[in-house]
Amino acid sequence: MASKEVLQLLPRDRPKPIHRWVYEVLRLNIIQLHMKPGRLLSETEMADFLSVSRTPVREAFIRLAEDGLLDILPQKGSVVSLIDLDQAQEARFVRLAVEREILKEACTRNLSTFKDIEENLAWQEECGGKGAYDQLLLADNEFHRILYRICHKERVWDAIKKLDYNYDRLRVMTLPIVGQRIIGEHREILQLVKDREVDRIETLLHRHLTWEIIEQVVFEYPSEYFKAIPVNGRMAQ
Amino acid sequence: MASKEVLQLLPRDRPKPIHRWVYEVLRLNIIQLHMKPGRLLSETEMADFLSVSRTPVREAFIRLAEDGLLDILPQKGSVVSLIDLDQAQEARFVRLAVEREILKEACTRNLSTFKDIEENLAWQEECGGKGAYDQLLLADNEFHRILYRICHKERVWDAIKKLDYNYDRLRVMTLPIVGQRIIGEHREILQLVKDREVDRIETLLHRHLTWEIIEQVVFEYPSEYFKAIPVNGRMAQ
DNA sequence: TTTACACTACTACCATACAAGTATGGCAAG
DNA sequence: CTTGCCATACTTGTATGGTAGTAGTGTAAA
Repeated sequence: MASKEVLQLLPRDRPKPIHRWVYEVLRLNIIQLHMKPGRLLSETEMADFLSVSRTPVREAFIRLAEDGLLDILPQKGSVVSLIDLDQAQEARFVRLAVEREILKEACTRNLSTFKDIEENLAWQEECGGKGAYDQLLLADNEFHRILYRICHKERVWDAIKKLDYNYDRLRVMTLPIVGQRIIGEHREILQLVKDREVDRIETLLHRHLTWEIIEQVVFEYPSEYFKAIPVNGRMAQ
Repeated sequence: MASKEVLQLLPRDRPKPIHRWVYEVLRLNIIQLHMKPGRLLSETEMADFLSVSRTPVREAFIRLAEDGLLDILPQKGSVVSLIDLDQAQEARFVRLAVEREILKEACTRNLSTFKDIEENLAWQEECGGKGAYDQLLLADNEFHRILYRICHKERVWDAIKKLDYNYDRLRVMTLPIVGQRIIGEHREILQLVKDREVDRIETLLHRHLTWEIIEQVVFEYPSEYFKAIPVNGRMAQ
């Protein structure tokens, strides 16, 4: 019983080029797992579905391939990329290395107000309460972006976010399970930043960006979704 | 007297799509400053120059815009992006954070052979001796890539390299001046990794990825090349 | 002299047609 | 039944025509 695929659309700003709109729609649906890893899709299919020509779809495909979300096989077809657990782990490595420095720096800054981040936490709890985990992913990302903004390094966040779209797909898998815990950790992080407890942040960050939950949840999903097949609770090639 | 522009071409692998070739050629020439920041260019111009149609050129343009090397102004034209010093500094921040962890990990590994990296250092010295600084940039990048490979994190390098193409353009400016010093520091880094001197590596890395030289060299170039104009030895908006 | 406006020459954007490579199914020969 | 081959229906890659928006110029009116 192949569950029917329901794709989410986005509003389309008129002056913005269509190829960007197509890109954003496809990226959203791939990350939110509305399009399963391994799903075949062709330029013409998406062009028909979105009622545009092949050109902007093709341009979006090229960008998605650049992001590692799509595999383009010339003269054969295109496939939503399988989730590469090794790559996701490397993305997590980058996140850890960079975010440690970000949080360290955040502790040194005098924050006139925590209004933004408090509002964000309220939004997160609203999402968690409603079970709107797709929204929670957005709120989660926004929380971390605010931390980068505090350090005047918002563009660093934008840049490294591109590195871990694969990691995002794994977080979509885990959020329904660990969503509440994640939100609590966010509160902890904020508190430690307020109290300037630099030393305790590192261990908390490791716990926050945990890999163990992912290893467990992966088994709930078909193994065809992954490049490296999970074996005996450990990842193997 | 506008110095005549001489672009460097690349061999063209037949099975590989043309748009990738176009992308690589343009990226090379932008990073090596053969195409100056602010240079106007259009799809038709590059299509004629490279003897291809507009389609693959356009696809390459979109990727270059994604990399921050090109600004596409719809219905107006495209411009080689100005060098954003603030963004370059943020890229350096990421490099520092990640590479510190990489080198720390490299110290813990048992290396059966340093052959690759020794060969690379020989290549660097050859480049430095000949004054082939465009080659030296490649060798420099390769040196760092090898360090990542030692930690089985080569893809981390590939990913973060995309973040600092702007930083690369600045390094092209500085290499003729600091090339020899850079090579020496590479030897130092290798030695510290061999000796597992984790603590001393951090300070060396900060010295290696220095920003002060860049601040000085920037003044040798026209201010129109930069987004943030250098004022009184400090960067201003 | 200054201002308003049409005209021209560009641009990126999008749609479409064609080319070339690949997988598949059916059919015929062994 | 198995094997080889060809026709066909896909796929992505490339070229080209047309559209809409922008900038700049020259001209005519105020």
